[in-house]
Amino acid sequence: MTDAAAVANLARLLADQSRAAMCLAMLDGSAWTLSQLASTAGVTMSTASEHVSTLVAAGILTDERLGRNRYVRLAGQDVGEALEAFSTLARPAPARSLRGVGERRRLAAARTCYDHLAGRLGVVVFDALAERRLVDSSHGLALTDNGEHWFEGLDVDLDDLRRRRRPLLRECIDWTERRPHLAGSLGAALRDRFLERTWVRRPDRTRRLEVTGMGQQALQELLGIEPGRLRVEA
Amino acid sequence: MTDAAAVANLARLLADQSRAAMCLAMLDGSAWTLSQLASTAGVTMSTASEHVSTLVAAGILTDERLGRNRYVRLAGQDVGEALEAFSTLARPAPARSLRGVGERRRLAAARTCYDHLAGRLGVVVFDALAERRLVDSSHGLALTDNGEHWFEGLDVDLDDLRRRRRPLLRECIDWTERRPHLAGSLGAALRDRFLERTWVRRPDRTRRLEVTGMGQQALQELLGIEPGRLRVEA
DNA sequence: GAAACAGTTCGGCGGTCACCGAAGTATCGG
DNA sequence: CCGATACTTCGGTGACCGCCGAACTGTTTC
Repeated sequence: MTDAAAVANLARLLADQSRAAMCLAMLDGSAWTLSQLASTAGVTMSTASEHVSTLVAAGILTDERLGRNRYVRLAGQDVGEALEAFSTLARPAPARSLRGVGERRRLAAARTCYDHLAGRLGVVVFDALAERRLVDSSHGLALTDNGEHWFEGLDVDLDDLRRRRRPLLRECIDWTERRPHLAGSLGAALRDRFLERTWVRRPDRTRRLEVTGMGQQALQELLGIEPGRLRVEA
Repeated sequence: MTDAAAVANLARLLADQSRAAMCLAMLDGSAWTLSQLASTAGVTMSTASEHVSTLVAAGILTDERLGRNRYVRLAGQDVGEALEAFSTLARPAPARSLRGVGERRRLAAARTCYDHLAGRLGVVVFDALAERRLVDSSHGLALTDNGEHWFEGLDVDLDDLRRRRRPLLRECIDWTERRPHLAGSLGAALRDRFLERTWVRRPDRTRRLEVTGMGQQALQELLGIEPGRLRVEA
């Protein structure tokens, strides 16, 4: 198969509004059941079933059957990233409606990218980790000794994470900020801690996040991040 | 229009093998004439004309008519980047045939990404620029005083570049190396100098590049890059 | 001016595919 | 065991779209 054929095949998967809607929904990194996907995409279950099977066969989704449910999620980080890049290119112009503008700005402020923190929040946190030398990015990306302590202070079990196949630290480019943020299993763990401690909240079932008052205080104390740095200009 | 519809519309443009082939060809950053595109895609001119018009109308290509020719190129850097990301996701598995493997490896070693250096070469050059403090990436990306001199030594007219609307320096994430390399007008200028001085060569009409013997020497002397660092393991 | 060349427009053909509803399978709760 | 629920499979339909060749416009060359 030629390169062009491979690209065309992949693109065809996203070239349908229903399939695109399903994939975008799963950008929040969580598993969705088939009926949920059918309802967000606005199609019947038979249609959704076909779509999901297609996407799973193509390797961009994975599914897991538990009882009478079929749980579906994005197959991996790379899928989420490419999807982010693609959807940013698809909507580069500022939204027309006031409602759209606000929604877009909130999404730029803080959101989930597959399973880690992204948007302004993600890059500000990443910058702070680098400034305080908790991570070192001069040769690839590595955790410093100080960084180990810092993450352990957040109850992150580093030994456990290191045992997995997935890389501990990875940079992920952010498509609104165009700058890197923390991904990898450590990035995922960080997002989990932020959610558990209600430093961020997920107000609707999308990838949008909201930094709570407690979260602002925690960011200030733990990383010296001023609340103003989280603001996104229109 | 919903997000899903926007993504689907964009994806549909790439969901055709002929259109995908054209776009991939233009990843070399140069302008292609319509008949060249028709011939690489393997379709007649009438078909190619329709495809190009569609892509131009969608804003992912730009065209310019000169005499009886229509020169076509990618509409911008962001298009090239998203295309790179997409095509990397489309072909993640190592190629089957020996020929395919070799080709892929050569592409990973050095290539053009829209209009700047990418692949291992791009990343290694970017690292060397940072190590020698010719650029500073601690807060965004900036040229240091030493960097100014270095680029001027290469006959890069910085004043001229700064007068343009395009940002001087930008990071572009590399989709084979998964690390940043230099983009922006300075990245483009650097590629141009490399080509002019035959430090790299474009052996076929693709985005693939080859570092010449002279190029290896120049990299060694100007940036302290050992030839071995340019090698890409299979 | 004629011939060659680059590209466009149009009509029509053929294939693909998203969709649904109906019928079928597997699981869960009582 | 029975009804409800979650999902799959299948057949049929309608729409879309990529393709070409033929006829056309505009430009360059001689």
